[in-house]
Amino acid sequence: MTAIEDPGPLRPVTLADIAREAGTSASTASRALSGRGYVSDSVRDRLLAVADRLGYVPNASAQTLKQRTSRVVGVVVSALDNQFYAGLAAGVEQVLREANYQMVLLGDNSDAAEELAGVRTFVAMRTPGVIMTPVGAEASRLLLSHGAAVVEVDRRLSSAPCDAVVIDNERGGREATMHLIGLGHRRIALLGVATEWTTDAGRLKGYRTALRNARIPFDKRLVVRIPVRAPDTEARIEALLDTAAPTAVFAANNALAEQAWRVLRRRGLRIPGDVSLVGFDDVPWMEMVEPQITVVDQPTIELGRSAARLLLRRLHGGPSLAPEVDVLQPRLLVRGSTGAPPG
Amino acid sequence: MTAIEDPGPLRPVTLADIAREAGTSASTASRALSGRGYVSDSVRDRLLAVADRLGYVPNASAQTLKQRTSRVVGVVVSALDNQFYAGLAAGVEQVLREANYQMVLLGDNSDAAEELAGVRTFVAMRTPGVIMTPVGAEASRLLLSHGAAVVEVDRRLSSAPCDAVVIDNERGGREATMHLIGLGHRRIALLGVATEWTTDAGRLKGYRTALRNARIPFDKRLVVRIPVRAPDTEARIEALLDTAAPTAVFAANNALAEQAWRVLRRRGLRIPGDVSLVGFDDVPWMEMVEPQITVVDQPTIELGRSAARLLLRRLHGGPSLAPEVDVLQPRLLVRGSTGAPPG
DNA sequence: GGCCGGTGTGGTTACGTTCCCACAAGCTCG
DNA sequence: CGAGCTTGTGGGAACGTAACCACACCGGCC
Repeated sequence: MTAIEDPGPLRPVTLADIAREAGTSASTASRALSGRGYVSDSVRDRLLAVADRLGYVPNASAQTLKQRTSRVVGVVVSALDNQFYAGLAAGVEQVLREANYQMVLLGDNSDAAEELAGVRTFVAMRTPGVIMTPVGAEASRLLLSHGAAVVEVDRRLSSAPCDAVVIDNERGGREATMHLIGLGHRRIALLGVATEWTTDAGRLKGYRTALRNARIPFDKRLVVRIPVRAPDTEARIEALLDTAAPTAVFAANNALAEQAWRVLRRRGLRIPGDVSLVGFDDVPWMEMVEPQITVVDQPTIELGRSAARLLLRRLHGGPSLAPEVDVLQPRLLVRGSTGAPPG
Repeated sequence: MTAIEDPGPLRPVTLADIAREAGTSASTASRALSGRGYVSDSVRDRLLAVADRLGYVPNASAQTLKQRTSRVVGVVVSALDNQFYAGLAAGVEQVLREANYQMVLLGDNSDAAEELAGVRTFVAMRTPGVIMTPVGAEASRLLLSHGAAVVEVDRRLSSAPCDAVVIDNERGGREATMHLIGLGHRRIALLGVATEWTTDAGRLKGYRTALRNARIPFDKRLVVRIPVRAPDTEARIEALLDTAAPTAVFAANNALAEQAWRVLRRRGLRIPGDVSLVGFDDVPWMEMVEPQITVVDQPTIELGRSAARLLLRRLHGGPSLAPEVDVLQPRLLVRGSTGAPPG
């Protein structure tokens, strides 16, 4: 063994390097840099200086391995490119950052298999908790069985009890429908998603409640539920217009509202002259188009922030805490896309 | 020591558990489950069955610690909620997923300090590579000095040579400006970002080239460069309209195009009757508003995909590979927001 | 018949960190 | 004046995995 060593940046600098350079033991270096345990001020300063000089960055894997938990939380949303989920993730990140946690963001394209694969890597990472917009039941089961905390956001799905933050979808659906009824509509179409998600179920329920209160019979031909990412979404909307002749369309999410808007425009139908349109979840284009779109606005960012807060509370409180479900309130923004029915 | 052990799911199952249960050594179990090295078929099957039954998930921290590298790559973009960056991230994820890599996504709000903090945790994770839309020079320096591969995407910044994928901003800027000149405009405003980013520099350069070719003198009052996330962006655009009286506005990114559009509309200015508008980077609202917005379209998803491919190539090829810079071509989409100048 | 190469397995070590324990000095206080 | 505390430090054992090495067996081949 010669004294020749590779001086290059290839070998990362470790705690042992710092300790040797500062003339202490690795234990002391660890205490100084992690801030846990006794270290005299002079020794601490010396160690910090050396660490800074050598550009020391702790090895997160070693830390996680030793501490059996990490400071990254997983976030899995349905679609990275949907404004709603983007806003949700942004809210989560804000709160997590303040609490000095890291966010790992994953998209699952609303596919249960992709979701499960993503969640599996979170388990592999020994992530202490995961925030998700659930699509399949298996994912949260897997997480829970491995001792990870789960917060469901936007929709609820888990059979096991866990924290969640949702909005009052039923109220949102009811208010949107009542608004249309108040304008004189009786043939109101509902455009929803063909899933078991609580979001759509709630909005549909609100829709039915509003109809019942107004003594308007429920017509199932007016309700179209379209599978996520269906290639023929627009054709289905066309078919709805052809067969059910609604005077108003209530689109239960921002993507469907956009598709409906495009179909209406392509057909040359006037909004709201021929057909009124109400969306759910306000996104920028809705107040840029003419007329502006009446919409049930939901507190997207706050949804993410609440979810993150719930997770942090759980991480500190442990599994004995009773599950908490926060319900946030949506708000109907009446704009120009809704008016009296034709005739 | 009694025989009583905690049977709960709290203690995660390890390779040693699998080995014990299957009656082999940990070495053999490792080989069977990782697929590297000799294992007889019968033993492998037995181990896989046991692993499946016990719900074994490998500890990623232990793996990265041992292997000194991980299969997650870091991605840091300026703004999670901007469609452009979202699309970019989506492209990156597509390619990474196929190659069985994991993406960790981070937003830095175009803030050099936040970027550096994020990058530091990537270093801590021993991430083999990072894809970023750079905002400060320190971040890539830190990564490179720790042996991580860096791919810059959308803009170039690093002083050190590294892989990058950008679009031909100069050409995009030139074509947009030429289009306006061809319609008869001579007072063309440029709305850009007050940074040293190559994106804006390129677009500005293309703008000037087009003017020079057309023998139109450059008027610096027509060029406004607004700091990222400036609270008074709209006021600055108003000021531009007041003092420079342009007949056309070329907004160098989608956010500025949106702001410009809002200001023009609020002022009651007709597009393109009073002022023409060209954007850079096509986003959905641009073809939903009336008139639709003429725009320099860039291959956003492909930008992300290329960046991911470049990173994978680098991870396999090592540091001796010559840096590669891919340049993708933008495309001018002429729509309704541009027309002849008034008068 | 000894040697070699392929096949299959287990023991051991190291990755970088944290944390428990031991220990030592300098106090105070009964 | 020694027991018990506080302050400070170092030794060493984990955490769970992968890789290196040793070894053992079996066939064929010179």
